[in-house]
Amino acid sequence: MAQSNPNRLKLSQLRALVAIAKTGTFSDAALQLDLSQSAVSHAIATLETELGVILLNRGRQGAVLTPVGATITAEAEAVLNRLDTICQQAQLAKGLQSGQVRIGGFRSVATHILPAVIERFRQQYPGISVTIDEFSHYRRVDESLREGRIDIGFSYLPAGKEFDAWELLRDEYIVLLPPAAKPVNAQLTWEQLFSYPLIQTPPGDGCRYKIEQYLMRHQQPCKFAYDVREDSTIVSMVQKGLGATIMAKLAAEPIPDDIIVAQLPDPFERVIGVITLTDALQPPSVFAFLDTIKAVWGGKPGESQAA
Amino acid sequence: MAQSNPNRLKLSQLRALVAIAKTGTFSDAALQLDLSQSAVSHAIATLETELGVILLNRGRQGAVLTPVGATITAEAEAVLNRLDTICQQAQLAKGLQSGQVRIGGFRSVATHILPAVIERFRQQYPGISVTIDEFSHYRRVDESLREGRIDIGFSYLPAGKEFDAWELLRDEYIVLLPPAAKPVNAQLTWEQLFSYPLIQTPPGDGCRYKIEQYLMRHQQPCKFAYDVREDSTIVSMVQKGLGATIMAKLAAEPIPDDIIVAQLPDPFERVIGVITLTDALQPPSVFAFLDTIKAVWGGKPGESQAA
DNA sequence: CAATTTCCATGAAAGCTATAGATGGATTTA
DNA sequence: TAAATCCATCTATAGCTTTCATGGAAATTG
Repeated sequence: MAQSNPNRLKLSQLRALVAIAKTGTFSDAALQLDLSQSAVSHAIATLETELGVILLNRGRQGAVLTPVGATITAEAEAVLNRLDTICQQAQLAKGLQSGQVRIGGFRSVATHILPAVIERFRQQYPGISVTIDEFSHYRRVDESLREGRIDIGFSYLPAGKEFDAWELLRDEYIVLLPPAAKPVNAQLTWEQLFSYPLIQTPPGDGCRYKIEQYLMRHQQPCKFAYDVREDSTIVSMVQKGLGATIMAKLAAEPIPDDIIVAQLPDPFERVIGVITLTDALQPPSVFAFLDTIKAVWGGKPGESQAA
Repeated sequence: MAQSNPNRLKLSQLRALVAIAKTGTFSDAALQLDLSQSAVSHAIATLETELGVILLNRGRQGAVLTPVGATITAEAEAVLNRLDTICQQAQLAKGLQSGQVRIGGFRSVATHILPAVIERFRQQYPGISVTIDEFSHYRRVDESLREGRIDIGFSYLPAGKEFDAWELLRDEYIVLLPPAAKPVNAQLTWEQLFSYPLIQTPPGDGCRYKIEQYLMRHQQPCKFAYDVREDSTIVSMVQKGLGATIMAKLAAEPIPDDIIVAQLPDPFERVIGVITLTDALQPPSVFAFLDTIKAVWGGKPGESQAA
């Protein structure tokens, strides 16, 4: 009996078969494939010879699939679909060979979250340029995103409903006390807290804003002894005994060993999330970066939540 | 940016890609594909141009897949596998375009079970010739199967362990009484049974044998008034009042309305099954016929049981 | 450090093969 | 009977795949 050799099958033959199955006649299939009727006829004849099987019953009103023909047509369609997939994946990869991603975040993000993500991203997509904007206030992040100056923002949740957002981590505000501070319970009283001069970031800073709101909510005075821009400088000042500070834990890192860490009288945290503009048509590079964030931070890709 | 058109992909290119992925170098791939190294190189170059993507990083120790290359290789393999599937299915169908199936069964099978099966089979596989041997005794069926004169046998279960067997139906033996018989309970006593002259198939017939065994098991006399070969003749004779008969229900069909049907003093049935030789290398046609039997008789194909 | 070996790329020519175009047969429709 | 529709077949050709012949680059060897 004849030999049917997979290596001798031609894609054009499969395309012809599928087209005939869809259109019902050789001629229409030829039209659809932009070929001559002769070519289609030839293709099927060759395919049938090769497989040693009649695939189509020809009649006056066109061609009808035989049972084998139907089976094989299904397979052929699957093959052609997969070919499309190959092209699509190539397209996608091509889109990731170049392009840019513009990231925006407030300071502690840039320092503590982004480096690991960017390292991995540059490794995986060396062709994509990454720019980072650093903002002093998280509201500037939202603003830049809205105005299209950045593609991905790190900000606080909940975010406005014009954003797609998902939570990255929860970051608790803590109190840093000088090494010389006399031992206290982990949880401070307001009185204990205000017994130290407070060192904070200057007005207009996002953290300062959050802390002022917090104190106002508890009807406490917003009296600060020093305004210092750099978190690390604040930490140094605390370490040298100049005062205490309220600071998000992430921003305080690395915390020197001799500094005393205490909890606020009322626990308080910020939720750091990743946000993108809901109705922006993102280039593949942006999706790739989001995936990388999720990969680095353990989130499951594709799972997002509007908050 | 370039356009990658699925219609321009060539199977030879995919084969080259997969071969390189497997062998690790262009040269070995060429060897495996029985092509020149140049051909493989060209194939990949064209494919990469077409897709607009680098699939392989070439180095001193051969070629290594890029991430995209790996993705696409996986797809390509799937495509090629499906091509194999197409050929296999064609092969299978080809095996069913001709061939023969030799069936053997005792008489009531040939009359009552086979017609529906054969009709469907001939419709589905018009090229396969079906021959039917009819035997008076089920032992002749087993014998013919063992000696290779038939491929599929209808016989009684349990079957010898040289056979693959599965149950087709259970067929109860019943008593047919003349229309004039005085009303009786559905279940006869031995006495009632023997008050009629008994009409049976002649000695050597499978049914006769079964019935004799049954009576002997119950220490009853094997006294028969008439030996008649044809089941339908026996039924007619009962109908005309010449006597009663013990007969499998299937063999008695169609049972005339005026005949009285009663149960044996001790219920008794035969199990009709389909058997094939366990270690025979069956041609596809045989499998096809078995599938048709199962399809017609509601059995789930592929489910078989040795008894 | 030259020589060798083992990679892959490239360009031109050869060989196949898919395709178009023209024709014809078969069957249905008018 | 003529016309229309559908598919098969034949031939010539354009296009593509493959080979052949070369060459360059990188590792290995003596």
